[in-house]
Amino acid sequence: MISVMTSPAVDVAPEGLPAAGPCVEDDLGWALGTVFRRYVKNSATALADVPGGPRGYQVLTTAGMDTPKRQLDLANRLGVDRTVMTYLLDDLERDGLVERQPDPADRRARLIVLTDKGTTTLAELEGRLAGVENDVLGTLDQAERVAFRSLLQRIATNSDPLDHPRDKCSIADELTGNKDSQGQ
Amino acid sequence: MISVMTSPAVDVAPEGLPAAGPCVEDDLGWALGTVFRRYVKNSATALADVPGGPRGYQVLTTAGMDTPKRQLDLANRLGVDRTVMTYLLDDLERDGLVERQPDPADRRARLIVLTDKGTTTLAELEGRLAGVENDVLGTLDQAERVAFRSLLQRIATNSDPLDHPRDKCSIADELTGNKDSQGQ
DNA sequence: TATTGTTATACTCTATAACTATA
DNA sequence: TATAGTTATAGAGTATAACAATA
Repeated sequence: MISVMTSPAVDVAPEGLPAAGPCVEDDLGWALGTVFRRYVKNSATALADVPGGPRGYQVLTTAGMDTPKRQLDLANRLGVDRTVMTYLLDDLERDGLVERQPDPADRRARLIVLTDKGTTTLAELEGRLAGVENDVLGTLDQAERVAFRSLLQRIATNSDPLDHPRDKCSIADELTGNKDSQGQ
Repeated sequence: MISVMTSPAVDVAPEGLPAAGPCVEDDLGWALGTVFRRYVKNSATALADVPGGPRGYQVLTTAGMDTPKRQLDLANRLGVDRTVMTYLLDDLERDGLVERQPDPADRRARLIVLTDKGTTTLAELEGRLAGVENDVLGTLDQAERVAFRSLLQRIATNSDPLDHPRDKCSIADELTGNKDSQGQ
């Protein structure tokens, strides 16, 4: 049997034996779901005090970049609805982590910029998340971690081992003019 | 930067560049999320005609086992609320895939059994999912697939390479008296 | 009194639609 | 007319609570 790990509410799904299924030797869905949920859960814990949680953190990182910073750009980049972005920014701004500034080039738009507090907060959060990644990899030794990350990256990017590592940068650039769900 | 892939609505999240983030070499969260979402999405597609989708499929597999079959057992095993299980079974029974039978040992309880149609349907669905697993692994060659599955399993089960493979069976057995979220 | 299963209700999160102010 | 952002509303999915039947 093959276990499908889906539970819509991934963030809160029990972590112990959900769909502990029927004892198959290699059940990709089960393992993938278990590891992913563990990562999500630990991340959410590490980012509990950030307005909007992991989503809020993503907004901070994107706002800290030098590329585009308008609300709609952020929403597209993070794959969230622009109405959701409004709420996220409301919370982040209320906590003094970001600011909405008028876009001199377009009076309809707002530019999102990190405040000083936002910048220092972001740095600290990145440290926390590095710890989470480290924990998730669990008992793997150094060489195994490298191997796993490499294989996972290749799967995620659908790249061949020969390719000069086609990282997310190139992909993101490629899709700069974002659109929802570009099929699979 | 480290990207946290969380979006609560994992099943429907865009797959292309969500949180395509800031071009880090190895971003575990991003890769994990991307692969997991791809798996979930493809599974959902493969199981679209099953009442309850992936969840319904899980109920079928568990019902097809010889261990416990009462509604509450199924709910615990799959990590869903018992009220959700009621709706799930309503749909599956309406389609003639499972039956609710009175438990001779406890007149409060109902035993869930697969119908003949449910059994044949289940077999076919497993075939579809094997295909999904195969697709998700993408460009990896055979040896790499084995390596990846092995590492992922070890991470998921937190087992050491030396351990006589401590698979989900032993874990499930261990937790037979299920409880929510066994910490992490 | 506790437990199985059902039903009804409330809550959370997300998307849809309508609105404003610009372009 | 189209777009950026906001707000209000409705929808899907889940959990909570109350209930009936049985232990």
